[in-house]
Amino acid sequence: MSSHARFYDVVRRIPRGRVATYGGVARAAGSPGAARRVGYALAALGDRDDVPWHRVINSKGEVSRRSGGTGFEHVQRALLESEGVVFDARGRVDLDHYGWP
DNA sequence: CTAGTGACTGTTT
DNA sequence: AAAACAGCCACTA
Repeated sequence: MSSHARFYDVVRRIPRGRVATYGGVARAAGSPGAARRVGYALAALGDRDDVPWHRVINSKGEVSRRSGGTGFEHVQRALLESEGVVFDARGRVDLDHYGWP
């Protein structure tokens, strides 16, 4: 089993309508400070529907940008709004309210 | 083995 | 407030 599976498992536990930070996922997976590996793991994930990768955002409460500039942030924002997450005028999420402990 | 890179974070300008 | 810097570690060439 790859260490990535551990991160995927944590992301799967994020309840619908909530979001988690990369650092938070890394910490919950038992590897604090491994935020970069979480991002790498999700990037390597590809098209899997069983992992709600759109619920994982950065510490600023904003959606991170992928290499290649694919305009992916708009898609992720739409997916989160579809689950009841509200973005503010700056395109950010209130982690104090929607952040998953 | 070394070097470069990245869905990040926290501190300092 | 936003931008720049440094630290971090797995993966690829």
